[in-house]
Amino acid sequence: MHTRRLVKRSVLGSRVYAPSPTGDGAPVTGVVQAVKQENRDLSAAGARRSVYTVLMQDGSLKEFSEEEIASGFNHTAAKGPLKSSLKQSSSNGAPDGQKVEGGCLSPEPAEEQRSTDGKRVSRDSDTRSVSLLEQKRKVVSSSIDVPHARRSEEEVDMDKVTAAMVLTSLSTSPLVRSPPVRVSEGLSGSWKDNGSAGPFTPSSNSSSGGYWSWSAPSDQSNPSTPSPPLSADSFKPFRVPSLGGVGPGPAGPEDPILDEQDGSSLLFDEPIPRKRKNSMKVMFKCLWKNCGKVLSTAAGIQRHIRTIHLGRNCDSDLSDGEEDFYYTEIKLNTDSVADGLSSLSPASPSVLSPPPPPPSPLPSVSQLPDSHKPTQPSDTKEPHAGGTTPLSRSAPSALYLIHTDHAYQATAPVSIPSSSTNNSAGSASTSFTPTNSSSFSISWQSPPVTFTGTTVSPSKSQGFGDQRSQTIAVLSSPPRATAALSRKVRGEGKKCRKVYGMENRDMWCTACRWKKACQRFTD
DNA sequence: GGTGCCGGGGT
DNA sequence: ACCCCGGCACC
Repeated sequence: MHTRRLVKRSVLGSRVYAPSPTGDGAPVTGVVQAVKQENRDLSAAGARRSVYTVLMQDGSLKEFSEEEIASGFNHTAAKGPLKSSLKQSSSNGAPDGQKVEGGCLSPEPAEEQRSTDGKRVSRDSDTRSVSLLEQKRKVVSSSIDVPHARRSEEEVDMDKVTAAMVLTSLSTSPLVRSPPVRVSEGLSGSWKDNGSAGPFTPSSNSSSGGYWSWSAPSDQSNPSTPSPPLSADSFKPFRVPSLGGVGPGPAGPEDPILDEQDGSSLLFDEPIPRKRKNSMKVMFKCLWKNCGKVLSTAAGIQRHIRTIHLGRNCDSDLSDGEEDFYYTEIKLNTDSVADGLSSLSPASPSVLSPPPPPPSPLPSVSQLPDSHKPTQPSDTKEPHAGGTTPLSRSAPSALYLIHTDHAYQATAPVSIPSSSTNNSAGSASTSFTPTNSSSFSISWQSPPVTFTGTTVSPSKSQGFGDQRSQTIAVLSSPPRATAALSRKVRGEGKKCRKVYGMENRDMWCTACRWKKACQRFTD
């Protein structure tokens, strides 16, 4: 398009000889103001009839056929320049040079330089017949892509432009936004092109067609990345004056909210959560493998993904929209939110909780592990390995939980067996023993280890830590079996109370102090 | 009655 | 989370 314009311009600005209006035969110089063509095919060499509107020296406008003008030229160069220049319109020729060549014949070489710019020439010399010119120009603009036409079109089509931008912004498609630079240049052509508004010469069509294609090229790069910055710059001038706030996300400083959204997620990210805060809460969950992080803001999750998963240092500024693929929006009731959060929190799901949930028939978490044992016939059949498997799995997890928290909770499981009155194995009381000593011991053993390390009870009890581990080891299998259970088979063994007595109540384990199942001397 | 714990409640 | 207590079941 660019080349074409140059060519046309050069043609239009060309100084030509024309038959004297007076008919005296003396050639008169003039500047081509416009070219009308009957035949639409500009580039076609022969078959076209062109009518040239020439601005004469006296300021009048005349229309000449191609032949007439040609006659004014030096015959060798006459038709040549015109035709050649036109021909070259399709190629990337250097018409100016040729034009100058033809111009050399003109009596006023000094003006030749000006003649290279048709616009300037016409304006300079054209004073009297402005109105006429304007009329002519209208014709010209309709048929040819003339530079000056740009202005008027720009104005006229402004609404179209804005409308288009509104649409694009609504679609939130970054694609449309990205090519703004060209838009400004091709403003007249592209939009007009689309519109039914004006008749179009084939040339303009072809060129404009190219323009619309840019939407595709813009895809080539990251859709969102290029768009925000460019669009912000190039669009502002148009959009701001016309419609103000219409714009696509990256409106920039004018709209802090949108700006904050960082382009890619403008429509649904921030605003929604804000609006729904009342009854519903919208969370954003990271879909990245093994992540599952949940954040309350899209910006947050985007940042998270960008920095953590995509490994991008940049702050929230540069989002290429890729993050969008890695998180999802979760709508929750405020109530359920808390639950969801707790369950979703990275720590819980991965390591600890998984085992407990599946068996989950029983209410309280801590009790879960025990529940299995009582239900299973394992009590009677101690040597059985089969029953143990579930236990082994669940037990450890529970234990881990226990360790992290209060050890005394560990006993909680024990309490349950109470329901199962009979378990002769009462062992349950102490814990999982009933099933398989071997497998069980393993799971059971591990806890003691952690115990010693962490020393459940503060500094005081260190000495007991050893005791405890010993006792545990001992108790692990046989003692339990004998132990009674019922309500939770009251721990027969030593308890803090017995060991320390009321006097040293402060030496008790916290559980004992709180009248909870002793965590120190588990039976 | 003493004891071990659970379920609850308060801060 | 920490702490306390009423109350129950067991010994």
